[in-house]
Amino acid sequence: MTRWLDADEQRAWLRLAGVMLKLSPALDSQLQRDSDLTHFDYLCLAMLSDTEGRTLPMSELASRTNASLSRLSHVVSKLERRRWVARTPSPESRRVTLVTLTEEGWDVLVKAAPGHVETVRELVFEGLAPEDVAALERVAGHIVERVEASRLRTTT
Amino acid sequence: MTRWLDADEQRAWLRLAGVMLKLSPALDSQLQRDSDLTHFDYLCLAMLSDTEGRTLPMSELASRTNASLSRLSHVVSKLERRRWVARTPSPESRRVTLVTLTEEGWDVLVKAAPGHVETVRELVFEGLAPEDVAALERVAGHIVERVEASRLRTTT
DNA sequence: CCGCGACACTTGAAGCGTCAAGTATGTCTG
DNA sequence: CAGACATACTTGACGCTTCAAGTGTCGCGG
Repeated sequence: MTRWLDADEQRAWLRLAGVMLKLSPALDSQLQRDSDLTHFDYLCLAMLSDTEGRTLPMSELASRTNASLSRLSHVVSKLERRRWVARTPSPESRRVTLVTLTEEGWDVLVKAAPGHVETVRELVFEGLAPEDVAALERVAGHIVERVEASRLRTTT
Repeated sequence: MTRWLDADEQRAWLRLAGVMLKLSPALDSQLQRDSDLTHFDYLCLAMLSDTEGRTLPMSELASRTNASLSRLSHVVSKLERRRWVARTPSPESRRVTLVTLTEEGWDVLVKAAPGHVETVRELVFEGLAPEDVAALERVAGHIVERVEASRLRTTT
């Protein structure tokens, strides 16, 4: 027997769907236009940039960017072609390959960051009460946890 | 001068990005597996299904599903090939084309709905306090509004 | 020390979404 | 009432994401 959503949940859900449908393209669009980057490209560069040594194993980068290994592999190939990252075999295990942000990649990120942050502030945080920022963190964290938990349940 | 995000905003933002990156594929995946539908396909059918006459102009459906007309046009073509919706010219204006949910499409939706709603409940609402549901509606609404406002600003 | 899953990726094909451009229709303005 | 501009779509090409399948490596039980 299906437990349907009540009116409050339905409204909340429709708006959350709206966020996924509209915010994501909006961010991609700004980054594409100004820096020839996908939002996901940006995330990869950003994650590498604030890691000691600007280097991470593929799987670690995948998990930090919430992506599948396959998706990441394709994107890293693209970024590598552009000389923004480099792949190197790990000295520790021959299974893992390390991705490193290059100087060139760092420059790209530095150039892209202000416009991107400006956009995020404008589209998300401008006019949002501090208590709502906290609520956003709480709710978004809750959802991410639940999705991860469910993936484990069905994969295993 | 860029106003960077403070620590709270940064955390909230990373998690929201996580939601967009993980929840969206999770929903697509369940619908694809169980009903050969995209989440966006589902939304289109659902929006038509609770409209008087199960019929809407393309542009109205686009706006209700938060999509571009182009995206919608492609998807409606696909749904039309499967006989789940039908296009008809509007009697009122020769510019507008109406999309109607067929009986067959309605059946597909009815079969898909329980699994989808179950998934949404499991991934989003299960264990979420009522006050957080309210907060989610508020924050998501805020973001959608801001994205729409910004589109108007840059398009015009 | 050998097999046999599990892990860390990579690759190719198929489908989705976006962007730019094109068509046809309406509306408004001088 | 002619031209220009806006609206309502459609189409094609290109890049991105996913899914399924494949390769190579590691660890562990017998």
